Amino acid sequence: MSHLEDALTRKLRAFGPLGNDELSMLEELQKFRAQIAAGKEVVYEGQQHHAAYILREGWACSYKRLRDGGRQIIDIQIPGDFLGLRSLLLRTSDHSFVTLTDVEVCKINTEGMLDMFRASPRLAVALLWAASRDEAMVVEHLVGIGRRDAFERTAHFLLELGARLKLVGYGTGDSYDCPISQSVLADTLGMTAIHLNRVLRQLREAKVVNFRDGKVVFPDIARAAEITGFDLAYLDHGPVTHEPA
Amino acid sequence: MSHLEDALTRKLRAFGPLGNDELSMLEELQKFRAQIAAGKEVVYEGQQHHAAYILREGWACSYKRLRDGGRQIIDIQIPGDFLGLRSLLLRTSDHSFVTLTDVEVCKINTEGMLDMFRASPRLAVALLWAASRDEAMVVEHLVGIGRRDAFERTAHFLLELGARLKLVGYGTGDSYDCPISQSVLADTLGMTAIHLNRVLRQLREAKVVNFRDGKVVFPDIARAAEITGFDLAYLDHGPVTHEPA
DNA sequence: CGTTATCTTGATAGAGCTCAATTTCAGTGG
DNA sequence: CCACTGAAATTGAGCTCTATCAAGATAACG
Repeated sequence: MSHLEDALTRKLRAFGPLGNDELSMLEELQKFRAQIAAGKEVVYEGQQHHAAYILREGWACSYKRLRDGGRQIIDIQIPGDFLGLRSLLLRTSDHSFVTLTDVEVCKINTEGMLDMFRASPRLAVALLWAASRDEAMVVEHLVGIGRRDAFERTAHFLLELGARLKLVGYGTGDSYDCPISQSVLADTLGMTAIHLNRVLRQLREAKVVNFRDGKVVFPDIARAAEITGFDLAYLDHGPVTHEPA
Repeated sequence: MSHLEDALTRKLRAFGPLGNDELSMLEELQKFRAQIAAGKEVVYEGQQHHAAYILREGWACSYKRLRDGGRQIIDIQIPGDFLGLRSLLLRTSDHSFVTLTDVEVCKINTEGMLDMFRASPRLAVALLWAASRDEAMVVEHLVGIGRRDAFERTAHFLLELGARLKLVGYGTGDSYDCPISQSVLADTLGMTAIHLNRVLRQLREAKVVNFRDGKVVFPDIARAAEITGFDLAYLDHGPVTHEPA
């Protein structure tokens, strides 16, 4: 692994400092690891008794299929994200997960998680905070698809993805590795791959963002944020205990 | 009130039977009630230290505004739904809430809720189940906006709303009172009010659904479900403890 | 009754989709 | 080493769905 700490730990640090005991609890929680190859379905829609996972390395996505064969990707998961936490309590999973790259996951042990919650309420709150933030991202995605045009929506999404990656220690802020195809991105943004391709060219020509050869580069990220109405401090939802401004 | 039980209790019954002690805990949780008139903002985007609520009577909606003045409604809340539970842990609320009718809410007492969780894990799980189901609805909404055309999306949403209402004791399944304007519905479905108006006419002429005078009526709900790919059993996410089929 | 929000309809423009074809490039096998 | 293959990316032409602009009709309301 190229990092000293796992992505989830880095993410939770954004919420607040973690003590040594909490760090070892997080380590313990992620003890049972598994490798999965790219393109595998981890959980399928309608599956019963499905598990939840923490994604440690690699990318995955959650999606729903429609009758006409199309699919809508709900969210792209990067290291440190949960898979399937939301639907753990539903009888059947309401959507599918597929790996986009080779990944390392660890199955969430429900008992172990509950024990941890009892032992460290602060860690529990941090985890719930992370889950809430993931939900907020889905909401932002909904707003983007509903009310932003393709140009703005695409740039906005790529900016957001960059901010998420930076939080867990990937990318520089101005650029990041992005191992997904145009068709995956199109299914995420609710448009056809053909149209996305044209939009990506416009974005390149407008010097807003370059999506190419598995890399995303912002020539001028402040300008890109300005054009698309992206709040660069967006993901900086600190802990609720902060003082009002 | 026209019902013996409050909406939240009716909703949780769908998850599993509730004992007398649990019923009284739910009663206790909803002790501090407040009335709010239609059209009031309950929580605004960016608000700090906002509270969460249970909606007991009436309708509300959560939304985000965009720079161009437009808004996207994320979800419409009906009796028994939570307001703002998702963002309770974020420093600032990531979206606003406004009442669509006169409503009765009760502020969620975080302490009281946690006490309740300790006293009845089963009730805790039931509440988390309800919250998960609400999230699943947002996801379904995302899929609809991303991949369904206006005709199908509109019918699908109205079917879903009917199913939700029925679960908490409103409407007959084939019809329900729907006190929202076309422009609110348009902002929900991510289209202009003008286009929605045309789509509603098409739906009426196709005898799929009638949206008129504050009432929604399905002349043939099975056919409507068939046409729009709506699973009439969709919201019947029973408890996770069910045996596999 | 005037005022204002909501609903309705028409005409036109534009964003994004569909169908079709071509190019690029990493594998893969001969 | 090079032809073959298949997935991903790219470009063009035409059409459909939805937005925009404009104008009435209806209905709630002080």
